[in-house]
Amino acid sequence: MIEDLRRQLREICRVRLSLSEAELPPFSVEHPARAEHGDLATNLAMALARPLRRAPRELAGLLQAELRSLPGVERCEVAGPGFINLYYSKDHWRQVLPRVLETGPDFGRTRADRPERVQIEFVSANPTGPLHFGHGRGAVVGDVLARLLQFTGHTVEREFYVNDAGAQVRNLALSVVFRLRELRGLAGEFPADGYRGAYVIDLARRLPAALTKFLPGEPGEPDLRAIMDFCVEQNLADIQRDLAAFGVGMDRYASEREVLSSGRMQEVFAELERQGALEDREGARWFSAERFGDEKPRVLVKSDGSHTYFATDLAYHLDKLRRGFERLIDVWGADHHGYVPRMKAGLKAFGHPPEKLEVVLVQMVSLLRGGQPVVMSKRAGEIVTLREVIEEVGADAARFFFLLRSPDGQMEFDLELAKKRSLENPVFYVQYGHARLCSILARAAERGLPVPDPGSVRQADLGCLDHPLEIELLKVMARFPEAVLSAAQGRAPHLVVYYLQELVGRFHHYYTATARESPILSGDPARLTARLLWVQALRQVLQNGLALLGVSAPERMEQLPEEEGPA
RNA sequence: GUGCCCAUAGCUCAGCUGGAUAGAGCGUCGGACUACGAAUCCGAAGGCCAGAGGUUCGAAUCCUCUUGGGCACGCCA
Repeated sequence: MIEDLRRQLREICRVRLSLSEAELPPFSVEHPARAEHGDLATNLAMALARPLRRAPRELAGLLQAELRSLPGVERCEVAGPGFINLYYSKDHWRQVLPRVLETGPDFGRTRADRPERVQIEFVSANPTGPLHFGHGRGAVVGDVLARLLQFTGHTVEREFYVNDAGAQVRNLALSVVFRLRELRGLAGEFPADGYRGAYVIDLARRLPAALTKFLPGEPGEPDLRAIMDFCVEQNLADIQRDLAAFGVGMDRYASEREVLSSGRMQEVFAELERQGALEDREGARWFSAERFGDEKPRVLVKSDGSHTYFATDLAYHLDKLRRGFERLIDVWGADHHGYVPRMKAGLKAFGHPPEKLEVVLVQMVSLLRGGQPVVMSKRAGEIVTLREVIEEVGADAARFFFLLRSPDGQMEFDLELAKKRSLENPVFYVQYGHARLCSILARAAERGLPVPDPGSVRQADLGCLDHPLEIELLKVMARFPEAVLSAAQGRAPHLVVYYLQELVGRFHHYYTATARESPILSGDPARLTARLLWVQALRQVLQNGLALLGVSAPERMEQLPEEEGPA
């Protein structure tokens, strides 16, 4: 709608004011917060006032005459300092119904003006242990961003970068060896920077016999490599299982080892060398990142000869671009924010515009239980895993909660709250709305009332929908595609959540407001038909929104227990 | 010390590419079930948008400074 009007306004400016595209000042078109300001409002007249050296209200009057004759426009007013407020006819809004019901699951899908091949890298947790609950936020933000970008016309691939070559995996293997020896009653010393979590002991127990042959001696390098492989494989399998349980899918798992063995590293060094952007100093090899917008040089090869994480990650990012992606989106924990200029500098050195890489920083999550912080000791390896959270509150609630806040704000995640079947828990509010809509349709069928097929919407007399709240809901439905678009463009999945809360809220309001004098399942056949189509459309929009969030849309909510059992 | 993020109702947060009288949920108080699901709804109270300057027709939104929080500043990832 907004885009339609924007287009129409540009056209009017071109024809009536002989303004070229380039001469058009930026102007707003929005859904005003207040109903008295119409269905859509624009500040175009005010924006034009300065360049045209004419009074805003005078220009507004001029535009008003044109806007009045636009299809669907019922009223057009000039208000305040020069706002133009447009009111559309009820019939115009009723046309949302065929759009929703005929496109079904595709309602809200848009074609991007400029579709891009996007690669979105997220989670990318080290394969050194299970996913932490905090990974959940990045996982769901990345997942929903991918869904949103796809739904708005882009080609998206989701990728998980596995750091399977670094020192961390070696540390884990050493920790596993220590636990193994411990299990066998052999002496040993806990490795420096070792992993303390209980899962390390599990890994030691699960080591295949072939990998423990070195006992009671110490593992040689080949033994250790084999144990590293085993650990990576096991941990990755666990991670994949947890992501699947969380509704997060990946198209590809990229491996750091592959980057190292691909020859890409050599190419990276050769190119940097050619540019004189490499410097050997203090036994290490440095990239002159400060020449490309970063603060200072960064180490690529450590004095022990191994690559830094940055070195392989840069090669990996260059490889993504080589694969033809026009845009790279990385979802990182905010504690990595200092890393952004470094990576952009790296891309710049290779002639890529740094804007191609977009980093969505996801802020920290603090875990609470009934308002109290959950105590965790990272040192002792006591962490709350994503799996535990999913098992306790369910994937739907966990996803919804992570999506409730803008990614760039810190948030609290209260386990008790996420489990509550109550008003405090917004997941159930939205899901209940869907269940309620389903329930109405089920009840209609039960009573033998004719439930119209969505495909018959063009035959129905939609004029029967004349309750102000019914029209209001039509307007909200019509806004769905815009809500999706702004969520996608703003990399802000929470906007979809807010939209759904509004949609459901207005429906609940309508439901109770009409329950007494005019329930949905009442009235003459034409009216009933129109309302049942309206209900189906609402349900469809709700389903589409929930699908974007990866949250289920249950047909009925499980019954609450009448009372809590004895404690 | 330097850089990034944040500061909006008692609490948790939207709104931030400048627009009209700043919103929602929870919590508090008061109401609505012989009814399509009360897991819902209605109403009330609650604000110097951290503070101070600036930019302009117009600022929660943009700029500067201050204060108060978080994070990052390693040859860790």
